[in-house]
Amino acid sequence: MNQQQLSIEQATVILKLLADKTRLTIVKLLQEQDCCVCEFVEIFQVSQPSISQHLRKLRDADIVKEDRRGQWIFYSINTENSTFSFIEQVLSQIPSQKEKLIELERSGKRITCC
Amino acid sequence: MNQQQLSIEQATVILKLLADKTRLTIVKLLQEQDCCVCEFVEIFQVSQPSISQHLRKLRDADIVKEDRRGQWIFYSINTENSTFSFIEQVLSQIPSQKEKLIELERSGKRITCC
DNA sequence: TTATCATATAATAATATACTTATATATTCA
DNA sequence: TGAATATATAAGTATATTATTATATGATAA
Repeated sequence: MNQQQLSIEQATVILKLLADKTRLTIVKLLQEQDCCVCEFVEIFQVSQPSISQHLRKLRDADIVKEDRRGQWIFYSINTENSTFSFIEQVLSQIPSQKEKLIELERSGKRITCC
Repeated sequence: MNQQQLSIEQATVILKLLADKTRLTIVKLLQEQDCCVCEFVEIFQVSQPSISQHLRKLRDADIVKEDRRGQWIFYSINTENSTFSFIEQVLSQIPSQKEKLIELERSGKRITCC
């Protein structure tokens, strides 16, 4: 059942991207639901450029894709990427982070546009 | 079937360690067979201290353990570590590296002591 | 059209990482 | 015991990473 489709070089690229608490949490959250940049800024309590730069790395690797909805840019997981099943396997082994989305909702900071 | 026993912090520690081509290959090779330091030096064509430092990081995280056999120190995967199944899942998705051991054997550099 | 809001990029600084060479330690064997 | 071999550690250096502040860009709404 192992696909073993990734070279060891490709795997290290993906692992490096996931080996950061902010990015790993971002990707895990995106598995729950699409989110926009300002939501991540709120969740992680870091500067907006910091989040933007993390998202850029994930986007450059085609792990996530962006989708403008009015004022906001929503990010989602690019499930069509050939590395997706590898990422999914990693994510399946870490705890859900959805309490962060629930907390966001409770504090009225969830963006629900369009 | 997901154990989800790791916190996101623990997962990033492990992922950081695996997110390096040399270390990822070392761990994958150790899944095939125990190896000693000088074999890794031969395989990766880097300095002995470089390998020693990679192994130290893996050892400090209890991912591998060491076992002196005469002159040599053999490393093996610590399957008793609670992070082992997480690591196993990652490793299952990258290609076998055992051709490196076969090549080592062919060039007469394989250590088979004790 | 101008102000505001959301996001991206540039520049910079602090810290982490992964090598190298030099050297110390531990084991084996003549 | 002393030389040779295997490994670890120390010190130094180059590069990568991740944050910050300042600023640019792009969309919306008064």
